[in-house]
Amino acid sequence: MDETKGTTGSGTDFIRRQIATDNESGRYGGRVVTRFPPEPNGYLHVGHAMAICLNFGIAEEFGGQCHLRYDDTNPEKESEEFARSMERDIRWLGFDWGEHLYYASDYFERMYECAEVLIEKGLAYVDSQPLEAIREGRGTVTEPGTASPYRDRSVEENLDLFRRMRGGEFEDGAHVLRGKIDLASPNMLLRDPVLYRIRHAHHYRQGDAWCIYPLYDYAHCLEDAFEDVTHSVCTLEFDNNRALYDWVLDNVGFDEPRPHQYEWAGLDLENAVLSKRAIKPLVDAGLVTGWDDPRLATIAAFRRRGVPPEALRLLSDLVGVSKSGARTEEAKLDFAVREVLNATAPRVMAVLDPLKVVVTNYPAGSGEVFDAPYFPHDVPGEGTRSVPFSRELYIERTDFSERPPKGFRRLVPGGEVRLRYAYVIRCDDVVKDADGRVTELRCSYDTASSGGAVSDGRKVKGTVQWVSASHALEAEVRLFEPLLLDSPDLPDGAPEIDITERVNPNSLIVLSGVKIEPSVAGDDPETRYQFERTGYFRRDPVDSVGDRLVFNRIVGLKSTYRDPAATTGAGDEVESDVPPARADRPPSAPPAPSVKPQISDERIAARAADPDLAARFDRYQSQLGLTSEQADLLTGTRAAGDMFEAALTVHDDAVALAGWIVTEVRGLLGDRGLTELPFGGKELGRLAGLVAGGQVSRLAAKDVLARMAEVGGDPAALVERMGLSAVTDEGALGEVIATTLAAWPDKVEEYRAGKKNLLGLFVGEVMKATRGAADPQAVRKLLTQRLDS
RNA sequence: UGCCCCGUGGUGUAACUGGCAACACGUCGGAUUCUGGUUCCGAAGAGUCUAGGUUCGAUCCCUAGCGGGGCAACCA
Repeated sequence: MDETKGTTGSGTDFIRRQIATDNESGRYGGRVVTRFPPEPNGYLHVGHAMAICLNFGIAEEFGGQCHLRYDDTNPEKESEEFARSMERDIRWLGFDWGEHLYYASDYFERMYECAEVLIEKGLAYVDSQPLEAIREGRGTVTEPGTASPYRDRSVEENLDLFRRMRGGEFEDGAHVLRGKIDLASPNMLLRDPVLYRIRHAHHYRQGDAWCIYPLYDYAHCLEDAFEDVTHSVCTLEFDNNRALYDWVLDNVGFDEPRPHQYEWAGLDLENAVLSKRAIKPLVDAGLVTGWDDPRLATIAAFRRRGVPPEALRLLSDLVGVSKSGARTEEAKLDFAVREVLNATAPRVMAVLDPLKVVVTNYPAGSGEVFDAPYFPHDVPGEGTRSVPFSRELYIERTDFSERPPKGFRRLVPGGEVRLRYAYVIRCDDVVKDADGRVTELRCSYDTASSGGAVSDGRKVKGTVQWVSASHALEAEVRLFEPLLLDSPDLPDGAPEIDITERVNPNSLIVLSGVKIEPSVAGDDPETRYQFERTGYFRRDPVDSVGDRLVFNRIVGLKSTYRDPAATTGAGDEVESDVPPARADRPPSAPPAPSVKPQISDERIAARAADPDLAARFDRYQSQLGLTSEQADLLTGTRAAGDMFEAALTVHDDAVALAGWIVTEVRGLLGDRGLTELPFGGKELGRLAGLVAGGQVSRLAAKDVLARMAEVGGDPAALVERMGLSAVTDEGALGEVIATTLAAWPDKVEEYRAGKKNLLGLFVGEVMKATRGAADPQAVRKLLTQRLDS
């Protein structure tokens, strides 16, 4: 299973780690059930593709299952057509939900029953306020909400009203069902969220069976629970919704093990246009040809363009899973596409911008056929095709230069170039039209170079692709550039630029009159080719019909050649001896030293309210020698100070005790309060005493403390039971050190060569070997002695 | 502004219980090459947002701050 982890880094992501943890603890009895839950209201895009790869990928890796579920709870936006397109997209990506295809709308009855449970528990009520009033009553982020006058309706009344809502007695908006949670919650979603609304609308699957519809936060968790989903993965923006997810499940009565929600960042791909909001106006304005326009980032567009599904799966691995919303460079997608295509795409020759070449010493009217392999020697594919050669050919206009820049390796007047798989030719003459534009090259071929091999051993550095003029197929080729121009930085408050104004006029480049070798005529139209030296292409499935050949460029080939003229026009590239200034980081980032003492307002307020705390704060500093920070942290609450005082009764090193409480104990707390710990100040004091007395090392003491935080107990007994008594005997230590160093011979070498921070590694290993019982300072001393001698 | 999430090379992610800052993309060299592709080899590039603290030792624990993002629909 480790092999499937992906290629980014050696670790695994937090979601898979969570699942592994759950499997170990037996939380779900080893079951792993994920789901991909789109609303069928549009087309899927690369972002969805990543979610699909994640959820289905996890299911595959853990031997679980992934459900495809349509979250079709909003009758106004959904359609069967969208649902079918999504299935097609998911299959295309290579995933299969088997029998696990579900519709949220099939659960309406069960959801309704759950709502009655909530009402009966007094946890939901029918609110008859208009929408605006509900909104207002929710308060603002800084002020709590106010209760609806209907909030305290009786269970009976609520039940009656809710049933009549379902019965269709009321108009849209007349009532809603709300959860009764907390109008003052800092999480706005918990301020009595709307669970059901009345909507007399036709649902694409349920027809008119329902006129009340559940809202996302209520419905989604139930859908997961009904399907016994274990790990419900969604994107970051649902983070705040998790509390509500849990509230609904807990109160409806889904006990553990029940589904839990986890959020990850999803994909934000550079230059990708994917949201419905963005695409719709572009389609409407005719600026793109449809939802599958290859410049878009919908899955349909990728498919039409020719991107192989494996590339998207690879991208998913490359991007990884995290909680930091970050942008993926387009180069990463390009890499994934090339990586897949390099290994699979047959090579073929095409000339995008043809320049005629007449081979003057090749007899007119005759010709021959070369047998050319589809794959180069270093790619495992097999097969060949016939490539006809004749007196008149086309080569790429950019493969000839009258005044070649330095480093130019193609045809020049009087120079030689190899026609791939055919002959070496020499340019004898350049024919131009009245405007001085090159119209034809007159060349002669080396008759001894058939197949491209040079007999006399001279070097021909350039090889170019070519197509026989009389045999060539004519095609249209489409190249794609980013669809949108960068939006300029707008001053705050300026209206946003309409997306239709940002369309890059050169986002679609149509090349007509492209010459392609005839072999492609008989190929499967789905074939993805590499046009040698130019890129990866595939026939456009929509427009390449009948005799008409239309190719889309999927992605260009990577190129390390840069035409110097194209960049600066200054001819040879001059190596600048002054490195360009790093423009992205302002050199003088304001350091702004923190003048403010590190004391929180909250604790100051606590002391102002409680004179005892204030007194302690002063005494700790003046009499016990604590820093203001330590004193502050110990006097923000009663509990901290009490623990400290209690500890002081058994051990008198105030500074050390403060350190233990301020950093170590607080670090173990998690969500717990100080008073919820199964040990008190006295135990902590005794532990500190053991450390001070040398009976146990500080490191081992931390393990003891961790155990105390879990189950409590007497420190001395724990030290004994855990076998952590300090090892101070230098002989015993010396032995451990010797074995450690013997186990890391190469690291020892590196250390001696100067990588001094490896000392930490050795110390760590020795500490590990003694299970933290050794005295690290002694270890360090012995280690340096031995290593430096 | 209230709450929540997140800060590690140019980019995306790793770093086990606190102990070698790693991998990939990109960039730049070199070798190979009948594709300026591929493959191979190599290099540069971060000392982990900042400032304090705890520790023998901090990317990791504590504190204060800074920065970025999200939420605040009878959408999902």
